[in-house]
Amino acid sequence: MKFSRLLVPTTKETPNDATLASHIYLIRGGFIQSVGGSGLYNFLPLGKKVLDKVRAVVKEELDKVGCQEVSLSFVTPASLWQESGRFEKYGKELLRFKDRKNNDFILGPTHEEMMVNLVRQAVKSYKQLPLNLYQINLKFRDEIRPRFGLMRGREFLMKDGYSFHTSEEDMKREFNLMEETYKKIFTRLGLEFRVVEADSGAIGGSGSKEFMVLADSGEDTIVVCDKCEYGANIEAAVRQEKECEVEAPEAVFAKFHTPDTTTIEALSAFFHVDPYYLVKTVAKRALYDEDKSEVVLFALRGSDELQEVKACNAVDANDLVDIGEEELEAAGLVAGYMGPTVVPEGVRVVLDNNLKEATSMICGANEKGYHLVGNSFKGVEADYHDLVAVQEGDLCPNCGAPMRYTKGIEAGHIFQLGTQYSEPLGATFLDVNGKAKPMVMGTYGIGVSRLLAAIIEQNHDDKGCIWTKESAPFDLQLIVSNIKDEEQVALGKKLYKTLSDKGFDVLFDDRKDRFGAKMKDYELLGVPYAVVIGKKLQDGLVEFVTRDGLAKEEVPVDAIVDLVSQKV
RNA sequence: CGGAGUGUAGCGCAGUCUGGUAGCGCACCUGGUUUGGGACCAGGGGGUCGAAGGUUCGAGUCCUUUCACUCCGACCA
Repeated sequence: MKFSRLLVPTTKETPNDATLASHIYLIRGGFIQSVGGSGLYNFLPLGKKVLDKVRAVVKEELDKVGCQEVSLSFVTPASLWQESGRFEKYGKELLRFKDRKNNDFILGPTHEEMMVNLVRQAVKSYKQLPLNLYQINLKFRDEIRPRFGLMRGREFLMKDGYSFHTSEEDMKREFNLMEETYKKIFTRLGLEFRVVEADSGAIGGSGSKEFMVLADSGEDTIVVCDKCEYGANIEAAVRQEKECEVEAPEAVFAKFHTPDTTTIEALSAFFHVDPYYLVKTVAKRALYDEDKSEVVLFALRGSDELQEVKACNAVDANDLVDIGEEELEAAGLVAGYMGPTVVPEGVRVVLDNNLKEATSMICGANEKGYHLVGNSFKGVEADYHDLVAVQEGDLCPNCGAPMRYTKGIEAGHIFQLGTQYSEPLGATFLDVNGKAKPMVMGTYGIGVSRLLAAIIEQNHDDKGCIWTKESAPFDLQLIVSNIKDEEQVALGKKLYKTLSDKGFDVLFDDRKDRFGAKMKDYELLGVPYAVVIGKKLQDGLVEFVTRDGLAKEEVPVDAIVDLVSQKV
């Protein structure tokens, strides 16, 4: 491709809303174009090319292990979503609209319903299973706050795959196969990533794993162990039970006057007791379907932090929201002095697993200015769940080594769904005995357009993009320094033809611009290698540039084709 | 939805307080000079000043309404 013919509107200036490297460089490099803000983007020729390359890698690896590509209609009748119950449940991210006949439709944010519908119509027998179908198509989520360019757009390209099985075991086999396949995909794309345990969120299901591209700008906090393979999203991370070196305070059960002692720190100082022996009680309002809600107290050790997603799952709520002071009062709770042992009617209590068997604990008396000491949870029947947010330094549940936090970009997510959708939607098959059974499902996603952003987040410098081999828009950029120098131009044309004939995808910078402008564009676009034909041509030399690190090597003209063949 | 802010040329902004000919930089077009780090000179094109209504002889500027977008906290590939 000749640069002079290519539509790549590169700019010197940064759009004012772009803060992330990937956002800045994808816009400045003319890969994508913002469509009036609000998380919508056009892909320009270069962006489209990269997108197609990434998509091709995904498709190749999936097809290799027997997945089949389909394409589901983007506009979805709402009736399907009403059948699964998600039409109401999914929330405002689901874009709903009506057609001219006043029928409800949605724009698919994910396609479980559609795929199940496809399969239930076409698959009737165990002989047709297992099946793994996927598509690489647009999705639309009316995000509350789109930002970061392709990282969190409202319209995005996603690969979503769904597998259907006759048994749980077979589904797990496929789940593991997908994990391996995803690893191959991310590895081929040149990404540094980590597979972590995850929360299943709105999709539902049991076991789920996320593929996190490691980058400081990532929106997710993940907990990793350096000694072993363990890694988990903070929302799902677990740890070895914490011990406390400080001895438990000796005390019999009693009520103490504790004025102005409303925080864990103050309480710890007041009693000279380690926070480990205090009960932290967090009140939240849990929201359920049909506008139902209730007040829930989550109790855990004072030395721990509440993990909201775990808490939300513990009560099976759609969401948890903070409670204001008036609302607390109305529920009969005293801010700063709440405790799980003294609870007004209508307030639900959930205890953290770590409180099971805990003794010598201090907690609020639900009375202004009073705490209770010497509480024991030994043998107490209650609603116990894992509620704690794993901290840095907590011990790995596998090997016991200290764990640390790191940041990741969620680029893939695989779920063991079970029969969550097949049952309500009636996707059944006849087994060997002629009995109807719901299909056991798995679902597997990759954020394809987000991957472009992720690749750049992980591979860039202060000058621009550094594409990895499999994602690069071109193999090589051929730069003629001075277009008025006939000798340079002649060599450029010759090399362009030779290298193209050899099968390299070459971007030939034949523009009239000056050397500086061309180099800046080269660095911004981030093609892995460049050959610069410039002044040194008088001495029979050209320059071979490696984008990653910008190392430059002077090479005799007649050796350059071999060098390119060998390196690129 | 909560809080803060911005809408003026393709992009980035000034002008608004104090009403009086629509501006600057980048980009774009023409001609010329330049060609190893985003060049220079000269000339040029491009605007319902987010929208609607109002005040006024006169509104980008003042008033009312409305829409959109951005930024900070809860979602997700």
